[in-house]
Amino acid sequence: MAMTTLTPAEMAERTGVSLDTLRYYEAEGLLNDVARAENGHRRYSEDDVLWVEVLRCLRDTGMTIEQLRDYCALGAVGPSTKPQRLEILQRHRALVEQQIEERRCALDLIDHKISYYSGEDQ
Amino acid sequence: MAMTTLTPAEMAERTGVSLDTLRYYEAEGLLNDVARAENGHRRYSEDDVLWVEVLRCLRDTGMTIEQLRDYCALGAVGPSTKPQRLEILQRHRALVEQQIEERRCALDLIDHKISYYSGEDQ
DNA sequence: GGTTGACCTGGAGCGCACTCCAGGTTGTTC
DNA sequence: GAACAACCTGGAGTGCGCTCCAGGTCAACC
Repeated sequence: MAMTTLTPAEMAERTGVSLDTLRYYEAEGLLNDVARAENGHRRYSEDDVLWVEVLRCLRDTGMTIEQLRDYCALGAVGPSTKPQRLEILQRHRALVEQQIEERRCALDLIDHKISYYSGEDQ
Repeated sequence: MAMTTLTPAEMAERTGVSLDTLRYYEAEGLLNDVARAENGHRRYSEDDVLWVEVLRCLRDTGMTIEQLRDYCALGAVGPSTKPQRLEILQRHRALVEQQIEERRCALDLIDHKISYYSGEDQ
């Protein structure tokens, strides 16, 4: 069990999240128990990579840092909070579906304007 | 030709955009040639309503104020800028499609986590 | 004619999510 | 052993899109 770890620079490279943002997430409680080398430098695990990818997915679809913090805090408590976490995810899911629908409407409007621009003269 | 106009308060009500934001959009060049009553108060037209709805649609799908300003500025120049405006819309269209795709991926991930939370014990 | 309410202007302030910076430590390289 | 690179911490700064505020005008109502 070689248990590879990543340096901060490697982690940033892998996840596409900047060093500053990784530290910021940790400070905000979104990324807990990050290992340290003897010299105090962070050492990220593959699990950390996966988790940051989840964080980014939720962030990119509009979940706020505060909501993510709540979600993480529940995870830290233990399995007893599964129902609450499930509910957060279900609510967020509904939100994402709403976003898709909103964007579908936007596409209609944009297409309408595009056809106007394409059609008239020339 | 009764040509109804809306007071700022009515406009805010109709569009769901706050008074402050309407003024802000105007100051930023997103909403031009708003009529004024004799006392200097704004009077919005039905066209203004439609245009603000377009602005909101583009804003809500991630177009920045700066890009909207550019788009409006082209419109103000005249019909000669139609190709540029078309291109802006086409680029934005691609972006919105990308957002939809991104959100579809997010749904997959969320569903995956939801089924994990739903499945294990209880 | 005093008060109220809707509006005006210019400019300051705010919340969010980062992003940058100063000053310091540690480990390696010439 | 000097220089450099990678990292550390705490805290300040930034950009965006609003949002709020102070001080003022104007018309209508009691």
